[in-house]
Amino acid sequence: MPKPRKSPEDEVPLTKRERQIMDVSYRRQQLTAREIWAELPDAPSYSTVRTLLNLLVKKGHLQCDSEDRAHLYRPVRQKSVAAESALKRLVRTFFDGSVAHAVSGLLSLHDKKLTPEELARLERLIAESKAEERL
Amino acid sequence: MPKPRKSPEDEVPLTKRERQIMDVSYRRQQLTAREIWAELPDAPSYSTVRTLLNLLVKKGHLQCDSEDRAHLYRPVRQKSVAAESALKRLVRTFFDGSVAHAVSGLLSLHDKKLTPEELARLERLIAESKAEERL
DNA sequence: AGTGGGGTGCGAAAAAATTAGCATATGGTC
DNA sequence: GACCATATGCTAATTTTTTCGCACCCCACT
Repeated sequence: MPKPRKSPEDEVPLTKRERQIMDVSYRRQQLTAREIWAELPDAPSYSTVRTLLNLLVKKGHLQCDSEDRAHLYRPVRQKSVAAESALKRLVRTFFDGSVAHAVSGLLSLHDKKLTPEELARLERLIAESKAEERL
Repeated sequence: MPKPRKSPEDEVPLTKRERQIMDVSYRRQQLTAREIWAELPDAPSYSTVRTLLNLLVKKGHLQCDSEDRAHLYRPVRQKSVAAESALKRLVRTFFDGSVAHAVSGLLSLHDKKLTPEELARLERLIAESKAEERL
């Protein structure tokens, strides 16, 4: 039996190119079509990118303020919201729903070393979580 | 100017359905076509799913051991490897490349509470990282 | 042996995504 | 003003994805 969609907000998946573009848009909040084009892996023609951009605007994923001369595109969903939802999916898919395992996975990314300051900050965060726990 | 692909392993992106299937496959390591079909959001016909499955096998993302009567599918890339690469992408896209920020994001996922044991474990992990740092 | 419930492989049509070109507007430059 | 570089809107073709149906096979049952 096929599963019905669980929640109304079950995220319509983006296509490959759409995702690439959204990723770039999230990385750098405010971009012209040309800039996005320049960042795209395996970039097709500029014209193509513009088409996708319009599409994403029409679908409500991007908005464009035509500030100066060129349109500026940026994600409609706030970065933090998108991040949260991406994190959840990742936790569910690869870490069996366990945030702790996910954190562990993050800490063992070999090529991304943490500075002492960052480690200290994380200790503080964990301390805070412990405090909340006790409520 | 369009960017050349950075590394030879820059991950060919999957299509929407392919991604859905791979996600299910990672969540539950060992699945028959029918099981995957049942897990798929907005599932199409069983026949369709089987087609996708074959495609993913041909592309080298899934392998199928025809154990019993029905084929069993599972990801070719080890879950941990896939997880790492997904984590990296997420960190880069939403957390400006900062693992620390990503951890922070994880810890503030409201609906996923950490148990005291998990918190303790994380403290230990951080302590380890600090130890490595000192080397 | 005949029937029903899966399983498999293959072929191909329908739908969606990706691609790109053309006509046109605008601002800056020689 | 003529010209170039870049932006925009629209239209449309090509390529991929997605979808499914059909034929056939095996096994268990009655």
